[in-house]
Amino acid sequence: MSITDRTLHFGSCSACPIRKQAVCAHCGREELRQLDTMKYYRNFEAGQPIVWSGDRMNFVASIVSGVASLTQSMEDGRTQIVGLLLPSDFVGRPGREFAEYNVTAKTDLVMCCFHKKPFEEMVRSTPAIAQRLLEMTLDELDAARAWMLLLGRKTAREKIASLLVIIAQRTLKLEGANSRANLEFDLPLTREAMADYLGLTIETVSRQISMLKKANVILLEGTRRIRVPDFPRLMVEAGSGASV
Amino acid sequence: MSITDRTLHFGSCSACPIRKQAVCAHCGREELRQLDTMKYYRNFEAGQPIVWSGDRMNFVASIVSGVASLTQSMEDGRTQIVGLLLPSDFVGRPGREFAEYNVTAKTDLVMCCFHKKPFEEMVRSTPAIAQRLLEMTLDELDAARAWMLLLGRKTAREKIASLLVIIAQRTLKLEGANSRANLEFDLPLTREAMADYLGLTIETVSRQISMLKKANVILLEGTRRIRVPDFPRLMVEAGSGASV
DNA sequence: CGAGCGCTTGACATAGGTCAACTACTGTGG
DNA sequence: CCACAGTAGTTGACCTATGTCAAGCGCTCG
Repeated sequence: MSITDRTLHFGSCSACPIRKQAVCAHCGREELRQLDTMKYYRNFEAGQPIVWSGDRMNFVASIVSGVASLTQSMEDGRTQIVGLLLPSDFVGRPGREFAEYNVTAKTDLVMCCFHKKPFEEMVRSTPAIAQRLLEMTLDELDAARAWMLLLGRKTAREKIASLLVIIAQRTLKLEGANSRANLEFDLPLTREAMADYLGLTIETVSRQISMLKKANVILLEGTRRIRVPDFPRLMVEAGSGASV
Repeated sequence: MSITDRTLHFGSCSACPIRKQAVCAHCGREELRQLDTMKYYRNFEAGQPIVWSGDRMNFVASIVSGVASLTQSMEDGRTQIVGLLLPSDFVGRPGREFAEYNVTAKTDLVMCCFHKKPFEEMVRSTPAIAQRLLEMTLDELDAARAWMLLLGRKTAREKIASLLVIIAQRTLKLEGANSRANLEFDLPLTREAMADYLGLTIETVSRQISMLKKANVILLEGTRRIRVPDFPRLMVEAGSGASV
């Protein structure tokens, strides 16, 4: 499928899958029309970098489909994923000229980008957008804080279980209120990405997944597909304190 | 000093020490007057709880002086400080009815509180406030993400050094651009609070401080007063990635 | 078929946690 | 003024969860 095809496919805001949750959620007809003049779509393949920390940013964007990560690194290479970007999440900070984080596509991805200058102008002049942006930022802050509890205080097993809970919940929400029992979903992350998100090594991630499997908390099909026979059990393993 | 005394002392916004950095930073005369009608001061002693997670919130506030912590806990008592609130920082989330975190005074503290309903109304109607709130929230999000790197990837020694760097920087900023060399400041946190902020135990905090002392990275007077003979050296020990 | 990647597993090392004793203060009551 | 109890912090001995290093498996791609 070419870029043009997708552009056509998603071109109309009224047909947009994230219309109700993205920055533009509260916008009316006229505001959407205005946003339309400054927007364009971009596609990325799994693994591609989207933004490098330090880049001059001339756009902000919403994730339309797929998963991206926000990462921060130290000079010696230790890296930490500081945010997972899922459909409807916002990329970029209005008012900031240079990117603070690396953004990487973890799966194939479609972004709805806005030229930064006119978008910033619109944030200033359109309360509906400013307010939505504030809401979304506050939600991200809550998510980041929940993650701080995980990073600082949870065991490796609890970390893995927490991640599975979160991915399960977000997958459910996207797919609509599916059957809760016998939940099944795909991990959008490699073991390495999981490790970088959870503050662990790849080996510990692998071992803990094996242990959860051995304990029948989860079932694996291949290496990425997860079945959860007893979701409350998984939540107990996560030790509570999850959210997002 | 009685509450009334302090109220009188801080009562006038024009004499307020955080006037230029708090939520009200961008407000004009008329807006300040409006804020004045919904505001009141509260004092807390070191150690006092300010808000319990789950409480119904009927105010939001700015920290005027002192230090408070935002904490999150698990059922079994493991706790993590997810935010340090310093003068000019904002407490509470507009649009949320119940508190999500425990807020505790770590030192004696003065807060400038606003009744929640009228404040929310004002956020809606006053772009200057809405915009400032967005800025502050984005800054907090950046700080939270920097902390995620610390929690997930730094060693105990780096964590301690990072905390010292941050406290030093914020103290400097409050006191004005003081002499950089031979920096000296008080820790506003107990060893336990440091442990809860850094995702460590009290013992590890104590040991690492002793080691930094032994390595002449810091000098101690008593248990709380720190002297830093070589600030760049301390920053190297922190392993970079700090901010706030 | 071989190379490369994502993942798993094992053997071993170690940073940081746990448990316990001890010091140094600080405030309280006799 | 002393005895005492209660905090905050330090230090030691030991333990364990997680990291490190290394080998190997099972794909997919060329």
